[in-house]
Amino acid sequence: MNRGEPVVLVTRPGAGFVLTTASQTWTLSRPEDVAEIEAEHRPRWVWWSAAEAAGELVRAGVRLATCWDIAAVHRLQHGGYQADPARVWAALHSLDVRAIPELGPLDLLAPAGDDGGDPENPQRPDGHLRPEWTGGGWSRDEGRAVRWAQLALHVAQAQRERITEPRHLAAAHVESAAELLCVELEAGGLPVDVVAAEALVSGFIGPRPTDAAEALALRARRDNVVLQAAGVNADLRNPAQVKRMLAQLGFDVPDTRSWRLEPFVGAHPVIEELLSWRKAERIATTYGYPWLDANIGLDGRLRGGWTASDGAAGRMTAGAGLHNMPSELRGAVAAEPGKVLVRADLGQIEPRILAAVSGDRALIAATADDDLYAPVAARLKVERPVAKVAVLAAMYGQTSGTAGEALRGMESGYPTAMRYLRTASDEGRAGRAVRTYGGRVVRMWPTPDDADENTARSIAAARGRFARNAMVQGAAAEFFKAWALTVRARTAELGGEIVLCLHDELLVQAPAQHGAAVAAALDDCLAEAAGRWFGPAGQVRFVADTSVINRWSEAKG
DNA sequence: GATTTCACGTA
DNA sequence: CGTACGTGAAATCC
Repeated sequence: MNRGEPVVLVTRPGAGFVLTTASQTWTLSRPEDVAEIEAEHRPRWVWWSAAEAAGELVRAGVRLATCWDIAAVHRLQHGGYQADPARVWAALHSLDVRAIPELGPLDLLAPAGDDGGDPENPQRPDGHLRPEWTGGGWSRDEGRAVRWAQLALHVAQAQRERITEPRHLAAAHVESAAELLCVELEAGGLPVDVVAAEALVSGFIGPRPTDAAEALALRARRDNVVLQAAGVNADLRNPAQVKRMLAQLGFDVPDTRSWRLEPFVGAHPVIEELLSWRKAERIATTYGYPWLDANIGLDGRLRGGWTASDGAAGRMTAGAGLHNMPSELRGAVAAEPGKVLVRADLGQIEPRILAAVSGDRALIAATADDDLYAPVAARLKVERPVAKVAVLAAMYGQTSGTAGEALRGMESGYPTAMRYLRTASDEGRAGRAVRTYGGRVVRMWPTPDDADENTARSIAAARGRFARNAMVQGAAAEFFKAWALTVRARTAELGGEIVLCLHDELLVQAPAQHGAAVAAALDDCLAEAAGRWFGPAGQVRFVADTSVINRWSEAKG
């Protein structure tokens, strides 16, 4: 076995591991056995999916360096999210995905299929994989697990052969490793100071109620403050009733969203009360005591599910509120004793990415500045805020508002970047899939046959905006992952542990004595990832704001 | 019981 | 007529 050699890893739930190369097969029973092979040979682990193959190992504390995740590569090559073995197999062999067989209740009673094939062969006569196998039957005995592993090796090789661009290969490696990172994030969790968390929640909605009746009373008390100010009765949790209530008080609004009510603050006390009620209600229902109880373990770690690439442009997503926790609660995220948090966020990531992927020389030159919008403003001969709006409008497909004139300046000042965005938009409008810099296929959705002309036009426009944004957001997501995984690799020996990924922000926990070294590594890794991802270093400059802190809420810089 | 709408949090 | 995501409550659909 050689360093970087593909080795399939199949984990039979609770029954050990099967390792396979083109020429050999091993069966191992303990996680430590796998760890030993990792330490000695550092192969590229090949698996159907990280969660299935590596979950048990990661939870046992085994850290694997690199992998080929068949599901992740399938998502890159075909778009969408579904990437189960049956689907991957069908795509690879040009079989109709709609004809993928499923296990019906009858099959469970009589699992020996009557399709004329050999039930010990994972492939049916019609070419599809047997649902009995893909549904978990592959792990029934060791012989089957070995065949399942051999199948994975074949599939991974076929995926590899489809890749011709070096950067698409790099993306396959990055997206694969990101899946593994997600398994680690899910197992590891985010360190939370539970006492501080309770105190913060208490500040919004009062102390933890001791029983259901008290919870109900506290809720009613919060409601009454608003209803008293209104002078009328209404169910504040029913938007229709709130709208009616506001109408009675003279506020004619199309909906009752906060941003729409904001302008009326001061016009009537009820507006202000309602807005602060909403804030408290959000904490109470989504980020309150039940949330803390449900998601924080006895070890003080907040755990949620992670996905390495969502269905759209390939961003990482997280559950359990990890990605949308109100900023007011960030003070509860704290380093454990003897440790620090190293936090870094990428500055102006999307316009810098646009410069890199489009190759626009003027925009690339602008990335040399700490503040990219300053040189852009100079080139467009406008104020900085106008330049910023223009750049964002170009990337997001905004056409209305104040961005109009500055957008025309963008056309003449940064024609290559604008052409790049325009091409993506045109493809999307036409309903054709686009591919990000890393090669991720981003599918469009069809216009329904019964759509009238106006509807069809607005659907096409929405696809255009979506495609335009996906090229930037998707490439940014790919680059972020490349950075995060470089950090994962480089800081491991310093005891660094990535505890949160938030689109352009990384949170790493590390032993206090290594905080400064980890912070330096984050910056070094950014330059390293940029050079590896976009070619010779120094072309496009990326910047990070990095700090060593104890709590996430501590000020930047 | 599952899906949709409204609302709001993050980037 | 700027994008993406996750979550919860209530309404709505079947």
